[in-house]
Amino acid sequence: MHISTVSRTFSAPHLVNPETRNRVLACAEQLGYRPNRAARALITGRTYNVGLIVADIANPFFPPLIKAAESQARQRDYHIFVADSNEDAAVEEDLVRALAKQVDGILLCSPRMSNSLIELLSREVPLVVVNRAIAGLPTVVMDVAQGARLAVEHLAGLGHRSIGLIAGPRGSWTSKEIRRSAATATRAADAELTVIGPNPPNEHGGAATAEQVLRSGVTAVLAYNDLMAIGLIEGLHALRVRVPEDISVVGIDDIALSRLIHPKLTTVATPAAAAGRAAVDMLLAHGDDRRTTAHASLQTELVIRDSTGPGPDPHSHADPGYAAAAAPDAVASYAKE
Amino acid sequence: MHISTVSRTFSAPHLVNPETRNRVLACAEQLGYRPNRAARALITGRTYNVGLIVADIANPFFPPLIKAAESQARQRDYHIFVADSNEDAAVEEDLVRALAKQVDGILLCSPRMSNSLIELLSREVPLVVVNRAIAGLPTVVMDVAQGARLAVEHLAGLGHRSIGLIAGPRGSWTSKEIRRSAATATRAADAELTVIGPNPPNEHGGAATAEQVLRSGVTAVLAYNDLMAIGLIEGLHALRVRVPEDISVVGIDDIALSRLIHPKLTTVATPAAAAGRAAVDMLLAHGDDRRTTAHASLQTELVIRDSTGPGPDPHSHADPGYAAAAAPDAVASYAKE
DNA sequence: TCACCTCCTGCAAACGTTTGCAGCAGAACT
DNA sequence: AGTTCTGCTGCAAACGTTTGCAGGAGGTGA
Repeated sequence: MHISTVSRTFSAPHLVNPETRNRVLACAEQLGYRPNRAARALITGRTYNVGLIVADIANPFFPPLIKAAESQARQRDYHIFVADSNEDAAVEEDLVRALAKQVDGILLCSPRMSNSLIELLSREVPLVVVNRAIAGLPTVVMDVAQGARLAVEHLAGLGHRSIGLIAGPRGSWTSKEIRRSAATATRAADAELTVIGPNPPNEHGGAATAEQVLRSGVTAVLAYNDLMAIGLIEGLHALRVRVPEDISVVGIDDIALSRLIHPKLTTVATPAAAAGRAAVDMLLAHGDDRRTTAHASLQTELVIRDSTGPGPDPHSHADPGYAAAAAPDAVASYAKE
Repeated sequence: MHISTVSRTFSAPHLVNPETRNRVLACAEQLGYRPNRAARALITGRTYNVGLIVADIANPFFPPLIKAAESQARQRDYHIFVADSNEDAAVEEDLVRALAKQVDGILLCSPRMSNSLIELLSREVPLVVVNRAIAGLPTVVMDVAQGARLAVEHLAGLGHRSIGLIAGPRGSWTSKEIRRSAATATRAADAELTVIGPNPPNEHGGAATAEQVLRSGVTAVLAYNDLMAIGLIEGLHALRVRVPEDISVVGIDDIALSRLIHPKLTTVATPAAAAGRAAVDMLLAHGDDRRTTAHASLQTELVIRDSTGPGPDPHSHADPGYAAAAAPDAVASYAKE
């Protein structure tokens, strides 16, 4: 029984006599033999692994995306290696390079690198970019522009005329996109937009803007993501500002957490799981013909909960009176359920 | 210039003449050459990768552990591959096997497999087990027994005599440990323990137990983790039960979220980041002498916040009166800050 | 009987590195 | 001058697979 027969038993079973095959399998079972994927990869060039690089694994936006990608990959006998870039472009580049030869392709989620660097890297290893539009590469994006527009229209409809935007981190395409769309939408609604940022895209980043938001005089805020929106609400609470009575807050992402806090967060739902699946499909689809570039843009949707309320009464110009705020605000939102 | 010289330039630079080395590096730079880690691994047997398998990447307990492990590994030029077992023992086994030959070792976090299977797998690839004590293997555990004891003593000190325990998933060592310790501590405090479970270890699992908790008549509850505690609080709210006025709730883990909800969660802080670092150290320490078995047990700590309050008045045997609950409870906790 | 075909198996090269060994040049010692 | 040592480089085997090619056994049709 030659090694090549063993090899074929595992990689091309139809080429070997059923009887021989069984003997091989029995033997393998007994010896605990399993083909060495690294050695296989060396000659075939296919590792059956895909890399998945995210900016921050602690951001609850990513886990559903990761899980969806994982299960999609598993169906095709692929495994996913997740890595966390810590919101750092340099680490990101290092990770891509390290992963390059051990995977068949990489899913780059919310990259912080420059477009040109990404294009450069894409010549070393197949890349699918998530949450960023780049012309020459396969990409999966959420239609956050639509989401931001819906959010602004919702706020304008409630009577808000001065709206704040808590921007995300500097390198983020999504943040730019939201800003662009929110600016257009506010103008159309005859309202005014105040941009605050850039900020780190987590609850601390959100909380840190509370004072600035208050000073700016806006009556409603759209945040780059839910985590920042939640942080902001915390920060505002600490300043004795009520949400949504004094200021309305809208997030983006619809993470699980946004339903667990009070007031429950009004937010733009982004289909993270669908994005994970789409990205894997895109990467594995054109197995060999590299230079295919697909683009997917996924629908977003406004989920109205309890963190948004009517804007200021247009007839009264009274002091909002934060100091006097002692009403049992949270109870109000419990009562709503 | 021979390939072996190139090889040495990268893997043992001191063996090659500085001048030659520079020529090689210049050439490599120009050609965009990078050593193929898979091929290197084939012959050296070292991949400079480590695997990290978690039960559920969406559980906020894990990300800090993962991030700590990642940064610790990066310092030693290792990369971490994260995989999610979906709380499924079979997937877990499959992942270990798939990873086995592509990594130098695996960190098994909160495994759901049986001890015997884990021992079996540890003969194929170096394993460090986190959140489970197994005699023959290197392990990192949190001292949840101590944490559970502190929690029960805290509740007993507040006057609670009937305490509930929301158990975790079936295969979990931590859950057994908490149960054991809580039972001892309640007995010592002359109180009574009601165990509810097993349950899925997420917010839905917690919320699903709300009715059962209420029926059981306990006045305080210790949950297997924060996510379940938070879910339970939600579930109780929906039933018009106030926390902590009617029922006190304690979680375990101290995830970031536990500070963002109202009432802020009293919980047992487990040092997840330290565990991640310790596990990586343990795996990489005895690089070659396999059969070393270290055991680390990390201190836990009770963090008292707003979800626990005094037990029922021992003199009155009145109906707790859930229906009448309309007090501005959350405001009380805002005021505390 | 011969030619041909199908099914299966063995052979050997190849993938991209690492590494023990040997060899060579020059320096340093005796 | 002879010996030994040091510093560097080349050679070739090895890691564990895959795969094109060749060949043998047995069947089928002429």
